[in-house]
Amino acid sequence: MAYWLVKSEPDAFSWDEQVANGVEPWTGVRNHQAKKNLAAMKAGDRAFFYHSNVQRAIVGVVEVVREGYPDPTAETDKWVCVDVKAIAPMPTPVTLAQIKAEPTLESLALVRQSRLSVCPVSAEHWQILCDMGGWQEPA
DNA sequence: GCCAACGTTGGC
DNA sequence: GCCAACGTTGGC
Repeated sequence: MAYWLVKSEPDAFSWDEQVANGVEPWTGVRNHQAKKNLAAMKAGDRAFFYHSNVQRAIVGVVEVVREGYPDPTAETDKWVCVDVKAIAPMPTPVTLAQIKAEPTLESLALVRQSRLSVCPVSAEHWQILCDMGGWQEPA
């Protein structure tokens, strides 16, 4: 299983909406590197749900339930989206400031490439971030 | 609101 | 194919 981090501006699409909707298509990615990451996702992969801009924190965890398919919101079929399902919120949101203050996370793609909206997270980093957020696997 | 990073476009 | 101009994203 692979781990990822997906960003959304809460003004456009927030964690609350993700929770309310349950399963939601992750559309609108128009960046080739982000698209590559989306296309590499497998059903069952986990991803952090990150709020950019106003909050700048990891606020929840989602699971990939449908692997890459053509983005219906795109004019052409060359862009990709996946469906993700809300699992549970982070007990304590992990802020960007905390992430940047943690030396073991300085190689995180989120930190190195702030503009990339879909980035991979290594298993080690996933564990560190879960610990920071007090994440408990739901029963 | 400003600015840095980075992607895209278009002239040559 | 190079590079300057411009647009967009996202942190501060």
